[in-house]
Amino acid sequence: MYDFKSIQEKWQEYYNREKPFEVDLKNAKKPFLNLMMFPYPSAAGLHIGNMYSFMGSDIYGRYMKLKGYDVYEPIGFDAFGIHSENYALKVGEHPAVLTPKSIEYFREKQLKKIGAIYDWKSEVNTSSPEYYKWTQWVFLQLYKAGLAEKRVSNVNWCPSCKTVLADEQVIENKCERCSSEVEKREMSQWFFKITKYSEKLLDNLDKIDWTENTKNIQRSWIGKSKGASIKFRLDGSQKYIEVFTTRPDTIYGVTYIVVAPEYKNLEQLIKPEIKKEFELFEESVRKMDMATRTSIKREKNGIFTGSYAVHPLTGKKIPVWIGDYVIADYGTGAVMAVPAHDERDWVFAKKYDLPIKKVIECEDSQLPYTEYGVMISSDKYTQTKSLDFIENVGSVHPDFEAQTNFHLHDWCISRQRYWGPPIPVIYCDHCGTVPVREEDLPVMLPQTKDYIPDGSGKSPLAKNEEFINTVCPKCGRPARRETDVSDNFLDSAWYFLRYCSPNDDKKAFDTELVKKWYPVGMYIGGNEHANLHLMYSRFITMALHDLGYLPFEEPFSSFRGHGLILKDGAKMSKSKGNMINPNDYFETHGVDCLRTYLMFMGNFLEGGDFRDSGMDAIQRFLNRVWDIASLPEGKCSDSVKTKMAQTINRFSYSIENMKYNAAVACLMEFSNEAVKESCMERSVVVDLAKMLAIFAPFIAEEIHLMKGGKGTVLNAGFPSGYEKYLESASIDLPVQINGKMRGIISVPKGLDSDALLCLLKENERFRSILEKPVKKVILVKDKIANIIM
RNA sequence: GCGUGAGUGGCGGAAUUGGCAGACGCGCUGGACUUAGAAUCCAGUGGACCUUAUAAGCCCGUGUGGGUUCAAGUCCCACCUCGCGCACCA
Repeated sequence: MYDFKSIQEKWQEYYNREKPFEVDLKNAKKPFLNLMMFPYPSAAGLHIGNMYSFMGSDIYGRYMKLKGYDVYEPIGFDAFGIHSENYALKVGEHPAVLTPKSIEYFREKQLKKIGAIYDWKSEVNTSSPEYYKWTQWVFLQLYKAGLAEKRVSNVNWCPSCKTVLADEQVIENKCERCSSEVEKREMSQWFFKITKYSEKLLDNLDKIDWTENTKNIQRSWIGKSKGASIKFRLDGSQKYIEVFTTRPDTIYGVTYIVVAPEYKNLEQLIKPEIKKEFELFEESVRKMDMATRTSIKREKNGIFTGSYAVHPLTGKKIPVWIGDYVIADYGTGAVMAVPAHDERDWVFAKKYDLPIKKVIECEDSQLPYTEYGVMISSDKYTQTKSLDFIENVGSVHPDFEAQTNFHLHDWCISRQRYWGPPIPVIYCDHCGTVPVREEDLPVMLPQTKDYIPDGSGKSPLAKNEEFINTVCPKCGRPARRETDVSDNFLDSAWYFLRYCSPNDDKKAFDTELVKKWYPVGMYIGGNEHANLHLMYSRFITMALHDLGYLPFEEPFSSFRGHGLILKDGAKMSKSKGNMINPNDYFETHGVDCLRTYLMFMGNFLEGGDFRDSGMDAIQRFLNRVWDIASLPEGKCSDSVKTKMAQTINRFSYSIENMKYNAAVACLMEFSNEAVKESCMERSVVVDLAKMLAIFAPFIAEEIHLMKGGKGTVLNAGFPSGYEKYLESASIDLPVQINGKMRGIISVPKGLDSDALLCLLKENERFRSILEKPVKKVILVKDKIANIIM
C-alpha cells in the first residue's frame, strides 16, 4: 500500500511551485496546442462531466509531451453569459461578485489539483474587461466587413430567461437551458451573417480531422438542399409567387400552390369575400403554441385565398391556398403542391378534395410516391428521368432557376441581459448607427445593482441613463448606446486565439504566435457543443481569415467529441440524486485513481458507466505498480522486457487512436507479469512510470523521483530500446485445419509452408490429422496457417 | 420519417482494421491469511457434449437471416432493436 494522499499533495504542490508545464511560446521547437473546452464557472463547481472531458484532453497532451512535443495546454473560464447570470440570480448574488468567487473555487480547489499540465500564465476570463474589449473588437471587425447587421425579425423569446435565443438554442421549441416554451417575438436584433459561409462551412468539413459524428451533426444543421425556384405568375396580375422545390421534375403534377400564413404579400392574394374567414384562420394559427404548430403529427389546415396562379409550362390556372404546414422562413415561404408525390401535399389534398395528378411512373397503390423515377404525363419531358430533368432545370424555362437552400440561419447575437459584453454601437440622430471607435474600447459593462431582466424585451442596461447617454463618435452630438449585450457564444467563438497572448492590451491576438501555434492540434470536448460553439468558432475564424487576420480558415485541425458518463447504468441528474462529485474521490481514492478510472471505464469517444467498484479496482492496480517499483533492484527476466516491448507498442497505438481504456488495460497486463519478478531493473520501472504518468501523474512522478529522476517524468522521453526483445528466433504460430483452430505450434521465424508441413508431421497433436492428403496450405507468414484437407 | 452510430459472457468493455473472439476489469466460486470479519493475495470462471473424474477432445457461440472468403465480430445484401442528431425544410 502506498500513501496516495501525501504523494498527491506533494506533487500538486510541486506543479504549483515549479510550474513545469509553462511554455516558452516564442521559442518552442515542436509546438503542439492541446485545447479543451473551457468551463462555465457556475453552479457548485467542476462536475464529473467536465472532469471526464478535461482528463481525456490532458491525457492526450501528456502523451504528446512525453513524445517530445512542446505541449501548450491552456485553460480559462467562459465566465460571461446566461449560465453564470442565471446562477447568480438563483442564489441572489451579483454576478460580478459571484463569478470571481466561482472562478477562484474552480481554479484553486479543483483545476489545480487534477494533475493536468495547464500553463496557468495563460488563463483567460471572458468576463474581464481585458478580454471583452477584444470580443467587442471582433464585433467591430465583422461590422466593418458587412457581416453584422441590425434588422427586425421574428425571434425566439424565452419568457423565463427573458431574452432572445438563437435558433440553435431552441430544442423542440423549448429553451435549451430552462426548458420553458419558447415564444416568437418581433424585435430589432443584431445578426451575424453566418449564412454567407454556409457553403464553406459545409465543404471544409471534408478537409478536417474531426469525429465523424460531430461532422454529421454540423452537416445536418447546415442542411443544404439543392433544387429550383420557380415563378408562378398570378392570374390577371404582373405579380408572381416564387416557390422553392427540390423536385422540379414533378412540375406537371402541381395542382395547387400553398403559402405560409405569415407569407409576405398575403394581403394581395386574399379575395375580399374570404377576408373574414382568413382572419379567423390566422387567429387560430397564432393561438397555437409552437410545439403544436410544428408537430409533425398535427392535422394540416388551410383555406383557399380565392386567387389563382398560372402554371408556367401548361398555362393552366391553379388555386392558391394558405396552409399552416408551410413555414414562412424557409425557402420562399411558398410551395408548389404535388399531392401525388409528396406526403404532406397528399394529406392536404385528400382533406380538401384537391386534384391529384400522377407524373412519376409508379403503381397507383404506391401514391404518394416520393422516389425519383421516370416522368410521365409531362408533355415533351415524358419519359425523361427525374434526375436528368433536375440536372438541367435552369434551361427549362426563364421562370425556372436552379437554387440551393440552407437550413442554417443567420446568428442572432443580441441578448437583453446584463452579464455580457455591451454591443459596441452608438445610435445618433444625425449619423445613424455608428460603431464605437476601436480606441474607445472596451465599452465597460456598468457596475449596477439594477441587473435583473424585467421581461420588457429590453436589457436592464436600457434603464441606466448614465450608460446610455454618450456622444456620437462621428459628429460629437449627444447620442445613445446600444443596450443589448452580445451572445455568450461570441465570447467562446474566439477564446482559443487569445490563449497565445492573454495579456496583450494592443491587439486581440499575436499574429506571429498564432501562425506558430494554430490551427489547434487537438481539440477535445463534448458533442453538446457540436452545433453551437464549434460552428460559430469556425465562422468567426473564417471571417477573420477573410479580413486578413488569420492565415487559416479552420480553427481546429483535429477535434474529438467524447461520450457521456452514466452512473450505474443511469443518466445522472440532480433529481435522481446520483450525481458524482469529483472532489469526494480526491480524498477517498486519490486524483490518480479517479483520472485513471475515468479513462478505463469505457471507450472515451463513446462514454462510460461510472461504478465505485471500478474505482477500487484501479486503486489495486496502482498499489501493484507501487509494489513493482518497490521490488529490489536487479536484473529481471527477458520475458518481462519482451512484455514491455509489446506494451509500449500497444500503448502508443491505443493512445493515438484514443482508446484510452485499452491503454490502461495493457499497463495492467504488464503489471500482472512484472509483479511476479523477484528483482526489477531501474530502467524498466521508470519506463512503466512514464507511461503511467499519462493517466496517474502523481504516483508516476514519485516513482520517477525514487528511481533517481529529475524534474517531471514527462520530460524523460518516451520509453525506447526494447525492440531487440521482439526479435526472438521462434514464434508461436496458430494453426487451423479447414478454417478451424486446432492448436499453436512453436516455429522458427520466416518459415515457409513446406517446412511447416514437415514440422506439423512431427508434432504429436497434428500427426494423425495430417495422415489424410493436404489440398492446400495457406500461410500468412509468422501470423497464422490454415491447412485445407 | 431522414441522417448517423452501435448491438460481443452475469456486467463494463477488448480484439492494432479480414487471421487464436471474450484482453483488461467488475461480479461470482474456491483457496490462503485471520478467533472471526473486512481488507489483501492466489486460482478458476462463455455455453453444451464426451469422460467415473482429470487432462485431452469435440460441437455451438459476437442482434436476426442470407452471401463473399482458405478464413468474418470485422466485408456485402435484407431485416430487428437501441442511442444520438435533424425533423411539416417542400
